Amino acid sequence: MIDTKILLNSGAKLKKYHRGDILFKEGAIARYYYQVHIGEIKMTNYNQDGKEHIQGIFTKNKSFGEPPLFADFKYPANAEAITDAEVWLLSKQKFLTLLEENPKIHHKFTSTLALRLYYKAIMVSEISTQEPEHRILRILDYLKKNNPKKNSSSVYKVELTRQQLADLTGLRVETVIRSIKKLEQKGELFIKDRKVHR
Amino acid sequence: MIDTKILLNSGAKLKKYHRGDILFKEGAIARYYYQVHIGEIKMTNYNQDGKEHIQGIFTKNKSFGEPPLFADFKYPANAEAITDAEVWLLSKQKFLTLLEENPKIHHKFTSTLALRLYYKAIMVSEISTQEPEHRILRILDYLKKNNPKKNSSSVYKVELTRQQLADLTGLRVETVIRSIKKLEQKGELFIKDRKVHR
DNA sequence: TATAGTTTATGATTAGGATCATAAATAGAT
DNA sequence: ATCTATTTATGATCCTAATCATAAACTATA
Repeated sequence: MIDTKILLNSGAKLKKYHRGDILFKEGAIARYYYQVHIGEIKMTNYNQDGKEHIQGIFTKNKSFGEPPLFADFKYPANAEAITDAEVWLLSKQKFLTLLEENPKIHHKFTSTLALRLYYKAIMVSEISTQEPEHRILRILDYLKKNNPKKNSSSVYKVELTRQQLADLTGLRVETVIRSIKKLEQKGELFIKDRKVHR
Repeated sequence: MIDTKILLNSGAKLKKYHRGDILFKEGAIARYYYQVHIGEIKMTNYNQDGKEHIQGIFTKNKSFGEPPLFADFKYPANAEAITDAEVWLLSKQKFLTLLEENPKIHHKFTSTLALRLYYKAIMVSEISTQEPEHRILRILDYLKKNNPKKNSSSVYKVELTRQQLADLTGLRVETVIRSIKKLEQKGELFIKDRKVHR
């Protein structure tokens, strides 16, 4: 995340999107650095028969879609607004210049990438072990660790729908629903007002 | 990959390992930058019942296990020598100093991380779509793209065993064997001297 | 407040990869 | 050249998550 003042000084523009808008498509060339100001953005793949896989969900102050700015490849996924949103856009050139001139910011981005890689490595490993309940718990713990409002209470309310959890884990809704029920019985989590808490 | 001269100047040491040696374990704190000089190293996870998942295989001049040096987390996987090997080790502190003093090298590492993240993103998506043949082709294409000796002939010989392919894709050996046979029938690849060619 | 759309829920059936069992082919070691 | 270990191969069976079908609970909107 880059400070708003710095973004403005570097020439970033705030752009508005509506729920459902596509910010960029899989296979497109990366031209901008993106950072969420308001709302939620998801990055997703769709396979042949339309099944969705969510790579990540990004909220206030989170940046996304930077990797292709560093190396020379195209977007591996689509970016789509989950809610109405406002997003900072900074051109690739300006972004790279900004990093060059600010080694600390550069280092922070490297850390971010490293952390995301770490998370993906875990998910690949998890997913390939093939146990629904395990996969779900991992995602929940990841979400919990990354949620901004860490209020002292150690209970985390998952705002995602069962369908979104399914798309994140590569499972089907029904499987997620059933697994969550089992996990509740085991005391790993609880459901309140239909929402998962962990 | 960092040039050998630079590594030496920075105080790196060459360390020898035997086939099967563990370089570091999952959960350990990262203390060194590692770069393969001779041989092959794999990074793997083992789940409860001993099933292995290979995160990656690293050959001559490839570095591995750097992410935890950038952010502050522990190794998500084990590093193990597949063959007898010699590996450059550079202490974390010296490595980070090296990056600070060489923005270009730093940028190259960021690119490497970005690319690996890209690859993982694709694998997560692929694996979650659950089609063995698809997964295998993706891994093969990735290996092909990343193989060092790109001889003019466009055919790539996969040096991995079926078991290793299974551990990379999260499938079982038998499934890999059967899928490869089907892929051969479809003309997506061919088998010569038991090795897969693509 | 009636209506349409979304999310959660649950049972029945199916399909596809894991698992089990066994063996042939090959490589490596003595 | 012989023996052992590894890799590839193949058939039979099992199991679990996907799929299909249907509905209840809740939300949003006219």
